[in-house]
Amino acid sequence: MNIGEVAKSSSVSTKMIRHYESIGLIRTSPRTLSGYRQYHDRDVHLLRFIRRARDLGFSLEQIRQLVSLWDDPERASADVKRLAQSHIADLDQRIAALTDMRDTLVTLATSCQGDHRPDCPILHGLAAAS
Amino acid sequence: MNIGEVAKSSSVSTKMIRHYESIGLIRTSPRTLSGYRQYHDRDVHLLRFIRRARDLGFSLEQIRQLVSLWDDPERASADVKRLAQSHIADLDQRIAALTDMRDTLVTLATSCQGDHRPDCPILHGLAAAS
DNA sequence: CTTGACCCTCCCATGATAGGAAGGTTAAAG
DNA sequence: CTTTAACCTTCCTATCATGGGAGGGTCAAG
Repeated sequence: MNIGEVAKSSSVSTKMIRHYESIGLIRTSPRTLSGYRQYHDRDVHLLRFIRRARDLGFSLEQIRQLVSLWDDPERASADVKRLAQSHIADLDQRIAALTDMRDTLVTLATSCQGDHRPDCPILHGLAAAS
Repeated sequence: MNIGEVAKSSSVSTKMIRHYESIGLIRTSPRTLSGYRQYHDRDVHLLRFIRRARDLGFSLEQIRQLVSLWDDPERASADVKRLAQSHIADLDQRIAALTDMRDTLVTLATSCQGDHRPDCPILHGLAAAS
């Protein structure tokens, strides 16, 4: 399988596949005589795994850990769970921060007439010393 | 006022102040004979405004628009409100996406024993074709 | 044998921020 | 007056994940 086909069936771009190889997230693939990378189904599975983890907001560093756990038949599920839970805590924090932002903005926006007049509480709100 | 003092009272680092100048977000400041940037209270206000907007998740491009509205005594508050509301919609989307991620992870994590055994539903979940 | 769709490597860009090197300036303290 | 410490300057580099493009080689079908 050439890289383009793998890209299609894993939803990871060729750019990214080569990049993941270059940073050691996936192994270097064998090449044809002319230098084309050759892949197998196994590689598609791994890339799908990576893609899915990215979609769930894991960083490549976290994914690196997940992959090594995935590869390791001896790992304890507790290790995986720990990683997942720390990521959940991370997500909770980011959600809370965004929600705070949103609420502040909504408050400012609802107090704004939104008409042709230049006076706007949003700008006052932003200008206020925090 | 030198740049360091401005940085302290606006909570924007000297690095960032120079950067904002270089990308044209703030005007180039006058200099002393020896080349030191000189600032006034007005500049501190503007930087605080920028800082606060950053804290609310506005991008520098959005802030560029906000600043030009702030500077313009003729602007309509409707313009500002429109900007704020589009940003709120943006935040809502990001919050929803993160919440989805979180929920998926929580589901996976609760179904994981988290013990010494190697079998882990989290990894199965990640490996499943999306 | 040409054409078009692949593939290769290498460099550059994004957005927001930070770190550091190498060197000039200022103010206070000796 | 000189030393010293805390400032300031510019310029280069890095981060993280991704994408764009140039310039060139390869492969399969018409």
